[in-house]
Parts: sequence; structure tokens; C-alpha cells
Amino acid sequence: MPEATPTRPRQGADKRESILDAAIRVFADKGFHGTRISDIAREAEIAYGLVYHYFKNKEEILDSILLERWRLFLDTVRVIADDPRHVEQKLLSIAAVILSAYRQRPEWTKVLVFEIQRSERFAGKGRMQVVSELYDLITRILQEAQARGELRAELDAEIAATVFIGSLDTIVTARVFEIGRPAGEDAATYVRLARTVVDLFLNGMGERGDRAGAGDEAGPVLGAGGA
Amino acid sequence: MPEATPTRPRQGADKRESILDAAIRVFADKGFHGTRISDIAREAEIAYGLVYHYFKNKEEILDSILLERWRLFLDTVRVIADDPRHVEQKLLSIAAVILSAYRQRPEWTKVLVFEIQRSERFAGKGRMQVVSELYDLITRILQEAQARGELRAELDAEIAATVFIGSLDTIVTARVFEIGRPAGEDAATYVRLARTVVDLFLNGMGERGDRAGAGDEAGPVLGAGGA
Amino acid sequence: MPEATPTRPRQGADKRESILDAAIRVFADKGFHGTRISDIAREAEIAYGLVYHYFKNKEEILDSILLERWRLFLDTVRVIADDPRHVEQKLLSIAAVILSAYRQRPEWTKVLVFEIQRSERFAGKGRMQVVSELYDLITRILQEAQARGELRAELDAEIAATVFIGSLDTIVTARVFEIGRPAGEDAATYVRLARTVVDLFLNGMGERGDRAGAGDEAGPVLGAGGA
Amino acid sequence: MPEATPTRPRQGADKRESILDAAIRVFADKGFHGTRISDIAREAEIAYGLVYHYFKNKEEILDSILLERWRLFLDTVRVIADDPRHVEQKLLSIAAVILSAYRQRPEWTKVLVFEIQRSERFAGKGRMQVVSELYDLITRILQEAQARGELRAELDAEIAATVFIGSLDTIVTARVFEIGRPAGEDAATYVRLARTVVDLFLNGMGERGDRAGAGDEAGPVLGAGGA
DNA sequence: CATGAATGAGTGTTCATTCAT
DNA sequence: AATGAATGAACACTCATTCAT
Repeated sequence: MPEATPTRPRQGADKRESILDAAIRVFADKGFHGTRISDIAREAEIAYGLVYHYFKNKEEILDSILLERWRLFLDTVRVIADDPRHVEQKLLSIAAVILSAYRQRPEWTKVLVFEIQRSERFAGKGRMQVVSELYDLITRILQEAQARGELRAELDAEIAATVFIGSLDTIVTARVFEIGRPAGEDAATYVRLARTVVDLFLNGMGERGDRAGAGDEAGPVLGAGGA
Repeated sequence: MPEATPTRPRQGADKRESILDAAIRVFADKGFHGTRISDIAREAEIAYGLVYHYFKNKEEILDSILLERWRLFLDTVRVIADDPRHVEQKLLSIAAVILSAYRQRPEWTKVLVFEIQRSERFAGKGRMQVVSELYDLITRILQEAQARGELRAELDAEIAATVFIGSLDTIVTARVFEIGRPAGEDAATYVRLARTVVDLFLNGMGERGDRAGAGDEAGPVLGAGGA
Repeated sequence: MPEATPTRPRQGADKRESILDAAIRVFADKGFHGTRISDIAREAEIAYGLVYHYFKNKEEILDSILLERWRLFLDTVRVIADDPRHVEQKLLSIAAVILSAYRQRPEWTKVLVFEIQRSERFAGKGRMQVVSELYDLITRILQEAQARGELRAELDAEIAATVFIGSLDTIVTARVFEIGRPAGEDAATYVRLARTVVDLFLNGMGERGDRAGAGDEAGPVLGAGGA
Repeated sequence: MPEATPTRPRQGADKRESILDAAIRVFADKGFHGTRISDIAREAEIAYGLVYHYFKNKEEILDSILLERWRLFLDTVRVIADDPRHVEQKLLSIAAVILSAYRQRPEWTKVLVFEIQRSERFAGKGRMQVVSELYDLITRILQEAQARGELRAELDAEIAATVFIGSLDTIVTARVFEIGRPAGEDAATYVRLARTVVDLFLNGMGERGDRAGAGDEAGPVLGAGGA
């Protein structure tokens, strides 16, 4: 069979991909536990048992999705992190990547966000390595910026990284739940959203007037220092 | 029978409570789907069938936990929101409540954070009302502070609320996963954590020097305005 | 509390009766297997566990109904059987009793007809004695009539009894299934029904002309004799 | 066994049949409610779960039996009904079919007669269509015979059909209960039984002498006409 | 008598996984 | 590589029955 026959346009590894794609759609719709192998097979339009040719079990399908898709995302973030731009630009890029990813592939985001925690393989001591890699990248970005004097150095970069990721994660989650953000949220909306999040992260919500000349007031705005 | 007899220390509704308590522990340990009714019964030291005397099904046990425990939490937040203190104090209190709740009852937090999405009752359009009530409370706190000039008014309070909640949520989540924060995180640590989060939220991560006299630099720190 | 208090109009054995009455209604509605003890208790407006004061178990409730109600019916039939009237009159009376019983208490009939077979106690070798007593009575009526020359003597009385009972049983069954015979079937209808059944049983469906002078035709109308 | 390998004598749909056959046997023995899926699987010598490969649930097994076997029976009756023979011959054939069916497959009869009522599908308004089809066929046979003058035209054919069916049904039922008619009832017995029932149905139980010249007596034998 | 909480065995159904073809 | 029939362990839920009060 040299050329692909018309009736069999996809061969080998292609099938694997179509299974993963189908699985993402079904997982996003029904969740990991709510999904049956037969659902995936039907969605991928392949035979029931064939799934087991490509994957050891249901768990491995989820793992593959998380690993492979997440890896793509991490690669993007890594490129941004290594870019010699100002920290603000980096954070803006990362926020934009995450939010636009959600906009374009809400199912992927849903699975990544909701199921990554469930997977046996990703649980356990030492945190799921994969996820922690994102934290590490963001932490590094922040630490380097602190070293360059671009960011306040007295704050724990790891905590700040968690806060930054958490902000974006929760914004996406909120949208996932609203079941299809009704019209009105176009690409521009998400860019604006990204700018707002980064603005908030860098400048804070506190009124600027307070800051200008006054670090000595007793109570408000956490005056002299957090810790 | 003045004091409760040893053989029958608990009566009626007490059993219901002990089932809920046991369920929280088991759900936290194994997750909703991984938990068998028999696990709950054993943990609560009651007969299998009695669970069904108090709850229609497994789902209803989870719902009851979410509803009842969450309600307690919301009540606390509401009191804080209505307090006539400075917004900074309010946010600090809320952060402290959440973080110390996690410290004292990590299982509760785990179940609340992880299982709230699973519940049928909490799914569906309009977001789970219960959860959105927290968002509403925080949003209100921020808006009132904006009106009083305590916070930057040009930022969307709803998004800011999401960011604030998301920060705390993710910090807790991170800890839940680390399966028992290795020693070193005592009560004081959590207080410090709360202060850091609120500091970050109010003052931002950006270096103060930047702000003081310089809103005119082109790129950095989102100078002239984010939105 | 010497005399019955107004709030407790029924005492002792009365409760037993109300349980049986309730049970008949529920059995008729849901069938024996589909009925829970709690259904009966609720219908009888008594406490759950009280049912077990009066009856050993669910089975015994059904048995009591069958035994007691059926006994009443049998007594009626026995009186008719012992009456020194013409067989036709006897059969007419019995048909009328059965059909009017159904008309007035369709639930009773339903339970008697449908559940009497299910009961463990009524199954097994030797047929359920109780039911066979009805067969015996009818058989006796027919045999006595045969002896008196009122009925064809060459036919097996036992089979004829089965046919007679089966006719009535099936007519009632058909009505039970039609779920509430739509208007139009009043008392008169049932009297007419009884007459038709007895007419059919005694005179047969065959055209009278055939019979009058012709027992010699080869095929039709089973010529000279059945056996 | 020349064809079909010994290790795999049955394929695909054959298994379905063997499940139905096994189910009939077990239902007949223990009744629908008393039968466990595992009983059926064991009797059919297949794996537990395979039952659910072919049937949605227990109910559907019963439905399939009733539908498929009953259909076969109805087809037979329909052929008889369409035959251009004398009504007596038709009724004799039908009676013979029913009684010999019982003789050869008492389990089938038992299930058909006793469980047809239980089935969800056969309940509800308008009577179970399937059963009513038998009534319709018999009614048609009688009406056509009435039109041809072979039967008394003044009697309601529908009621007569019910009586005819009920007679046979009850005779079979009686035998089912006696748990294996003790020896003595051979094929010939059932032929005789069929003849007796039809004789009774056509000629009635009333003494011929009565009829011959006397339709004018007041009471007995419903003289001039019942209705 | 009366109550209803407590018990736990029983079973229908699901579905991941294996395997013969 | 592909198919889908076959397998059976696992589990939620029901409900008759008991029992302490």
C-alpha cells in the first residue's frame, strides 16, 4: 500500500492524533470520569478496541493530552521567558497567550485546567512536575526582573508567580463556567483583559496618590513593607 | 440521664453531621469519584444503609457539604465586607480567613476547592450561584473602596475581584498539592502570606521608584494606563 | 386513657384493618413487588414499624388479604351453590357477584386476580387450596346439574368449571387493563355482561338452527359429541 | 458436527438467542422478579456482562421474549384466521395450537401468560397492543362466522372472543400451576381438551333436550335470549 | 402499642480491559 | 492494524426487617 487509499486517508500515527483530538473534545464535555472509552472511539470514528492499540489505558490518554499539549504551551512560555525584553512585556505576552488560547480552544483549556489535577500521574508528592515547570519559569522571569531592579525585590518571587498564574487561571475558569461567554468578548476584549491583569499585577489596585510621597502612613496600603 | 450515655453519645441529627464530617475526610483523601459509600460509612462508624437514611444519594452528600460549609464561609466574608474599615483591612481579613481555614481544616478546603465543580447542582448556566456570591461580595468591597477613592477607579472591579480570589485560591491549591507543606509553615507563616498577597494586590509588583515621579516612560509598568 | 380519645379513633384490631385496606390499594396500584412497606404505612397513616406488630412480613400481608377477602367471596359462592335453584340461576348469580365486585372494588379484584398467583404460599404442588375451592364449588354445581339432567352429562364438569371461571376471570382482567373503563359501563352493563356469559356457557355460540334437528352433519358444530 | 468448530459452535446473534432461551427457562422457574441476571448468564453459559451487550436491561430481555415469541404465535393464529374453513375448524385449530404449545413448551407458555402483565412496555392505556391483536383476530373470526350464519349473531363477538380466549388461558394456567401435570396427559389428552373447549363454546353446556323444542320455558337456559 | 432510626444483604448496571479473529 | 464480542470486578442504591426507646 504505497499511496494512501481514498477510503483510508489516515494511517498509523494519524489515528493516534485523531484519538487524542476526540478525547479532548469528550473530556471537555463530560470530564475524565464521565467519559467512556466508547465515547472517544465513536467521536474519533474508529473501532472500540483500537484505542487500546495506541494507549495502554484511559489514564494514558489523559496523560498524553496533558503532557503533549502542555509541553507546547510551556515551550511558548519558555521562549517568552528567554526573550530579553522588559518584564512587563513578558508578562503581557504570557497573559495574552493564555487568554487567547482559551478563546481559540476552550476545550483544550478546560481539559488542561480541570483534569490536570485529577490525573493520578500528576498527583502526589513534589507536585506535578509538569505544572511546577510553569511556576518555575514565571518565578525565574520575576527573579531576573527583581535582580535588574524592574520589580520590587522584597517580595517572594515564588508567591508572586503563584499570584500571577492564579489570576489568569481563575479568569479563564470563570469564563469556562459561564458556558460560552455570550457575544461581546472578541479578540480585543481578551487583549484588554491581559493588559488589565498585568497592570494590576505590576501597579496594584491601590490609588496612586497614596503612593507618591507617602510611605509613612500607619495603616493603609501596607505602608512600609509587607512581610 | 443528665449526661449522654457512652453507648449512645449522639442522636438523630448528630449522625447526619458525623456522616458529613466523615465524607469530607474521605472526599479530601480520595476525591468524590474515588470514594465509595462504604468508605464513608466505615469512617463515620455507622451502618451502610444509614447513609441513605439521611441523604438521597452520594451527590447529595457532596452538595450538602458544599452548601453548608460554604455558607459558613460566606457568612464570615459578609461580616467582613460590612465592616466599616479600610479596604486594606477587609482584604487582609478575608485573606487571613481563607488561609487560616486551609491551615486548620485542609480537608475542608480541599473538598471545597476541588469538588465544587463536580457537583451537578453547581454546574450550569449563570455559574454556580453560591460561588458567584463570593465574587459579588469582593466586587462590592472593591467598588465601595473605589467610590471612596481608596482604590484606583479606572480598573474593572469585577476583574480585580477575580484576580484577588484567584490569587488566594491558587496559593491554597498549591499547598494542597504539596501534600502537607513540609514543616516550617506555622500560623505566622500564613499571616505573612496574607499580608504579601494583599500587598501585591494593592501595591503591585512594580518597583516603587518607577512610580514616584515617572509615568512618562514609554513601555514599562503600563505607564499611562492599562485599560 | 380509658375511652378512646378523639384523636385516636381507632384502636388495636382496627389498625390491622386499615393496614390491610391500605395494602390493597397500594398493591393494586404498584403490584406486590413494587410495593414497599413504607408505602403501605404512609397510605395507612401509621408508623413504619407498626406494620410489623400486626404482620410478620410483607408476604403475610398479602396472604391475609387473599385469605380473608377470598374467604368472603367463597362464602357467598357457597351459599349460592347450596341454593336449591336451577343451575342457570346459580351461574347467573355467581357471574353477577364477580362482575359487580369488580365494578365496586376494582382494586380488590385486581389484587385477588393478579397477586394470588404470585404469593409463595399459594404456589406449589396441589395448587393453592383456596383457589381450588372455588373450582370445586363450581364443579359441584355443574355435576349436580348434570345429575339432575339440567346439563349435558357427557362433558367433564371440571373442565367446564374451568371454562366458566376463566371466562369471567378474563372479562374482568380485560377491564382491569383498560385502566378505568371509560364511562358507559354502568351497573346495568355488568348485569347484561353476566347474562351474556351464562348464555354463552349454557347455549353456546353455535347457530340454533343447526342444533334443532341436526346432530348428524359430519363436520360442523362438533356433531354428535365432543370427546 | 462436520461444520462449525467445536470450540465456537455459535456466533454473534446466536448468543442473543441462547440468552433469550436461557431467560425463558429461568423466568418460568423463578418469575421475572425472582430471576437474577447472573442466573440467566449461568444458564446460558456466557459471561455476566455479555447479557448487557445484547440487552439494555433485564426488562428488555423480557420484552424481547414476549414480543418475539408472541409474534410467532400471532402469525400462526393469523394464518388460521385467514383460512377459508368453517369457524369450528378454525377454533379447533387455535385451541390445539395453544394447548399443544403449552404441552411442548410449558416454560414459554408460563412466561407468556404470567409475565406479559409485568412488562412496562405492555402496560398502560389502550391495553397492550400486542395482546389485543389476538383478541382482534378471534373477534374477526367470530364476526365473519356470524355474517355467514354459522354463529348466533345476536351475541357480542368481542365478549365471545374474550370468553373463548379466557377458557383456554385458564385451562393452561391451571395446568401450569399443577407443576407438571402428573403423567396421564399425553398429546391425545390435549386434542380431546381442545375439542371439549370448542364443543362447549359452540354448543354450550345446556342439555340438548331442553333446546330442541323448548325455547319458551321461562327461566332455564336463558330461553329466548340473554341480552 | 407506637415510633422511626439503624442494619446490611442483595442485585442491577456500568465499563475498563482483554482477546480471538 | 483493526474489529467488536467477551469478561468480570466494582459499586451505588433499595428495602425488608430489627431494635432501642
